[in-house]
Amino acid sequence: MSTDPPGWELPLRLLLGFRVLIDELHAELARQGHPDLRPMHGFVMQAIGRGGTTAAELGRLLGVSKQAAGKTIDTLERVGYVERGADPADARRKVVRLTERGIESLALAARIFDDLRARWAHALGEDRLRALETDLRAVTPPGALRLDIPGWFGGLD
Amino acid sequence: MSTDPPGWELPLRLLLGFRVLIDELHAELARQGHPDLRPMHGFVMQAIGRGGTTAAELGRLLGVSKQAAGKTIDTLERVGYVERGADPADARRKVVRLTERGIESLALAARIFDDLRARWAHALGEDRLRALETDLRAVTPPGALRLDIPGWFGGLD
DNA sequence: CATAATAGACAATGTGGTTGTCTATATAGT
DNA sequence: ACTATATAGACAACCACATTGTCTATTATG
Repeated sequence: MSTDPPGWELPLRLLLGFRVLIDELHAELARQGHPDLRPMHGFVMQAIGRGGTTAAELGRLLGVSKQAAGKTIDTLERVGYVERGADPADARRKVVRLTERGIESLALAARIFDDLRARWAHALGEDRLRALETDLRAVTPPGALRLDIPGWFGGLD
Repeated sequence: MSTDPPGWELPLRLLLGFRVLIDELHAELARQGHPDLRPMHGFVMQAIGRGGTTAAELGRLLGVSKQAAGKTIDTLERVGYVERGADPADARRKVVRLTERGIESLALAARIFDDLRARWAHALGEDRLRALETDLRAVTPPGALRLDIPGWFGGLD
């Protein structure tokens, strides 16, 4: 009769798994012409989406302050992945949109993530990996990062 | 025939799962008299262990610079979870040891993590959870306990 | 039209990380 | 033994990413 694994192994493995994927993603992104992208930039650009947003809206979407969102937009703008424009319908708003390079980098990241998933599927078997994803989905908040909004997360490929 | 889930779902769910566990751990720790503990402190105190370490050694263990490790030790010392002492065998070294309170907080965290794991086992079934742990172990570096992703702890909440 | 809500800019601060430099101490090689 | 090298830790400057608070301009509402 085997005893249960210690409870702390779960968060540790989840973190390590995340790190492995993100590290390999960014190593590959750097190799393919995107050395400036930081781990969070992918999430932020996903949240911006094809339609564009504003800093305050982006903050609400990601669950951070509008100031934090604004600063992240600053750096993404500086390295050429987003651009700001005025909103003709509301003089207060400045709309953030992905540049061509931003859209390309998202598509590339999606391809790399698919490759990495295929490697996990090879190591574990497609059925086991699918079970892992299903189970994580079951214990993870559904609305986190607003994944329930149709059409933006992953909708850019 | 069903198509594969997109590759980006895997890292996202891993991150969300990690955050869910860590957030609940620290909410419970705060409730039980340890409001000053930050997400990384548990990992750091685990790495210090009963035997104690030094800042440089701790940095190597965690995969961060000795300066970063030293600063984290500073804050843990300030809130009373570790203490520094001289090493009689080497005048350069200052040994970091857990205080009573530090050891208690680790034991408490272990209990809370076990409770959280039990909740996941209840939701998924013990066999599915065990499979999840096994599979994560298989795709994750064996001895790794490196926390060197700047900004991910406490980010996006 | 006055008032309230919102968008964004700016500043100060906190946390956790980085390099680089410095001194003191230990260890190894001739 | 003595010199060369490696190591521990302190200190400073800086970066990334977040926070709260304050301010102005603009839009929406009673």
